[in-house]
Amino acid sequence: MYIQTKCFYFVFVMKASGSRFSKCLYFSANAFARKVEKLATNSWKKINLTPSHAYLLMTVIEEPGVQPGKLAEEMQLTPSTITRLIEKMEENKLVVRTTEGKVTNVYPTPKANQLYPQMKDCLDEFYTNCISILGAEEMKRTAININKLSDKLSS
Amino acid sequence: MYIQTKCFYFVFVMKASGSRFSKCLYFSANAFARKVEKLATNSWKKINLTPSHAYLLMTVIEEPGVQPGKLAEEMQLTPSTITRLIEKMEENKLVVRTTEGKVTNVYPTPKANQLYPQMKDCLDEFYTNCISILGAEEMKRTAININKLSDKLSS
DNA sequence: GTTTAATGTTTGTATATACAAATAATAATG
DNA sequence: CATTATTATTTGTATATACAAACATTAAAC
Repeated sequence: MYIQTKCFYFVFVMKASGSRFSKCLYFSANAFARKVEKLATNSWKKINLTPSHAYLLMTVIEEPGVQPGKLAEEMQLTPSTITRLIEKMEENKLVVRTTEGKVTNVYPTPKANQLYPQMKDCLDEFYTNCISILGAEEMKRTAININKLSDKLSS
Repeated sequence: MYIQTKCFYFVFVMKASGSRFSKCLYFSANAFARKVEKLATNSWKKINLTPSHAYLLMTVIEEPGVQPGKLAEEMQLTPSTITRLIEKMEENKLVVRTTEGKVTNVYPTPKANQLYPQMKDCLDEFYTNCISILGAEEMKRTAININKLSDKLSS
């Protein structure tokens, strides 16, 4: 009985809008993330970085020697994903790794440091685009709200 | 000058919370989507479907003969992704495709139809979990809000 | 001090997704 | 009616990401 009620609620909510699943959190969250990703990708394309690589690199530049584990925590990605991102950026001569014992430190190369001002421009462009499409207040409020819910889902 | 102001804004916003990027829309959106995805994945695991496959299959069951293009539109995925999802479900004998001319129709198999009640249970479980963690109102409001922003990003 | 547990990182493997190009079929245009 | 454009779908290829297991190192326990 309880379950059937829920199901009905879901179906009702589903049909309330144009797209079949538009009110379902699974879809909203995913579709939205893909679109924001795309916007970010466009902003970073001119210096040939994906958003993930770009944010990771900015962190490394701002915290030279940062460890993969810390990067994973800050970027909310798994350690293995961080390893993969670093590998690729090592190929592109943007970072170097030094391992001593069980800890690894990641440092930016001179090439990366030179790129830093351009990276900030890309970041600005992304923000400018977001703001022009979503509005500054709306964007800020949404980011904060999503983040709050994100925290709840972590436990 | 304009750009520098923006940049400062970003850095300020970034540092305002625990995680470095927690107020950045790129991260909030992606991290949140990954967490919701995980929750959904757990709910569907017991019948061995990923959330994408499950939602696609539900749509096919509710609209037998639906075309891939329509599925792409409803699920907000690219046609090629839909093709890939269908391929896998054809292997698992959950759907069949018939092609005539340039249109393809996707139908559920008896096996899929039998699974339907269990799928609804999984969906309920997902919703129950979401609600218990996020609260019903908060969840609904967020889904709607994200969806509104999503629409803005589509243009 | 030797064994056991915990920690940090990397691999092996698998996933969903996308873009661009290729097909194939229908519709539009001259 | 022949050519061109549009539409629906599928492939080829590439991506970011994750999980589970493997290492390797340090810390804890007895």
